[in-house]
Amino acid sequence: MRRMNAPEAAAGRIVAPPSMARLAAEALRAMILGGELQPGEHLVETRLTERLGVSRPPVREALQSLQHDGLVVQHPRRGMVVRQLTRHDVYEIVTLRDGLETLALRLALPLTDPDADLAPVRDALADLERAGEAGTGGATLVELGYAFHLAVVDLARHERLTGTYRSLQLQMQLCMSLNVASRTQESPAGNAARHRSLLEALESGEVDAALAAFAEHGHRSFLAVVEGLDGGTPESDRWLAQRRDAGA
Amino acid sequence: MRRMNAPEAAAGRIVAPPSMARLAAEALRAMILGGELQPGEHLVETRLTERLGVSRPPVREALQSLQHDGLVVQHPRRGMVVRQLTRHDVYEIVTLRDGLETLALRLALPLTDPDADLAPVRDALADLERAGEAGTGGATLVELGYAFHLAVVDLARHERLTGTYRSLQLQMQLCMSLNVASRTQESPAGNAARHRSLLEALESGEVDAALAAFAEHGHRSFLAVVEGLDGGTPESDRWLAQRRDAGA
DNA sequence: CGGTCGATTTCTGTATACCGTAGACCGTAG
DNA sequence: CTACGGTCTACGGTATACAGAAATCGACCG
Repeated sequence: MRRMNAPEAAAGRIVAPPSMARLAAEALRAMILGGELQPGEHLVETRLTERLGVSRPPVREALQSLQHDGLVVQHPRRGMVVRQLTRHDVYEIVTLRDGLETLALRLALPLTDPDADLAPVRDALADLERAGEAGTGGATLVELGYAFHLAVVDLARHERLTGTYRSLQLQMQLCMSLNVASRTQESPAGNAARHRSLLEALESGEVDAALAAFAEHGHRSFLAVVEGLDGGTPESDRWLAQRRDAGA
Repeated sequence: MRRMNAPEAAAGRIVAPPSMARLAAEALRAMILGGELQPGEHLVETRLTERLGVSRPPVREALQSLQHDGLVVQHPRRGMVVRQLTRHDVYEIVTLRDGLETLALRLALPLTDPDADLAPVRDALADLERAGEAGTGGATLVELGYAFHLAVVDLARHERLTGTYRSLQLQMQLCMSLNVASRTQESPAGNAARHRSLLEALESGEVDAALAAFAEHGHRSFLAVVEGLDGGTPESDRWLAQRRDAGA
């Protein structure tokens, strides 16, 4: 008996029953990334309860999920606090992001079926360009950029890698949300062009060229954000100095 | 001195208030890694409740923690199940492990103060050699090997990287626990010698040599485990074939 | 005799209630 | 005026209780 065993059927789920905990987690993530809940703010469970309209257990579960994503930190007997990123945190996020992206490309390239594999990447780029032309808000443009990179990482078909990368992207959004100076004010067209060149590097089939293109792309930005933060460590400061020299 | 975030410093906590959820998570992890709970087994919350002597909320929290560590998977309305690793899972674990270890070394090297930085690594190696001479059980030897590698990764002072690496090690233990064929039956002395050579590579100060040594070390083993598993994917099979060729 | 439909049982998901602890505030004493 | 101690409040941790959904088993029908 038992041919259709339990473990599968997760992928092709027809209907997704919206669990309260997941909805609460989604709402809280939006609140944090949207700046409604500011870094360092104490997250009192009962307050969130009446704010979200659900009871404490789902709220607690959602908070655990956010802790896993690195958006909040727990103080053992004192509750959850929205994460305050230090300079060292940004160092960790950026270095790990670069490392994971490089690893993903190394595993994914050469693509077995470039045309089919790259379809999601092309779609993400199309969204990005469309939003740029339509003059959509900067925040959305940033998110679409994240989606593009996520599609690239997903080329490796590596769930653990993709999951960790997604979590890092959330933390990068947290980083952006607090720092208005991060409005790089790059033109949408230039942003799209840079991403298009990445796609072209992937389409070329040249592994080393693609790796170099993504490495170069990843090394951009974030310096302005880091400058405004405390909490440096020897490691992060050394790295920051290197980056500053390279960028100059 | 302070490299952790200001408010916590969980390491030097004088009194450690043992939360029931954490104790339950620890107990469940031990049960799973010890084979008491087998892969594919349904984890009924009420059963665990009476088995662990705590109520459901802590149990649920512990299960979430284990889900985060990748030891159990959740089926939306059907509860938690001990993870059944597929061949593709092992592919993911090993590739990500290698990638993270390499990244950690790249970030850590060259060491700023080799003598002080390497102290934890030396301690871990000493434990390993002592256990080998004392003829301690193979499982302990494996765990001490993990501790050695964790100490190496921690050289990078990269909490996110270390955390992800630790999670992967748990999944590797899960992999080992089910597969008795993984008793490589390497002599304890040989095991210790291989790790000692890694330490020496770190002490040499030669960055490239250290990277090469760890890469070589990481490429060992796990082939036997993979062979006995289903669930291959094009990516994992391609990778496995490469590894098999390289090892031959 | 096999398949399908329905009822029962069990388990997850959610809500409410209680307890212990930690932080804050105030009072008093030096 | 400052510092220390006690109490008080409020929040997190934990337990119990309830509702809805899914799986299983049995019965009925084809």
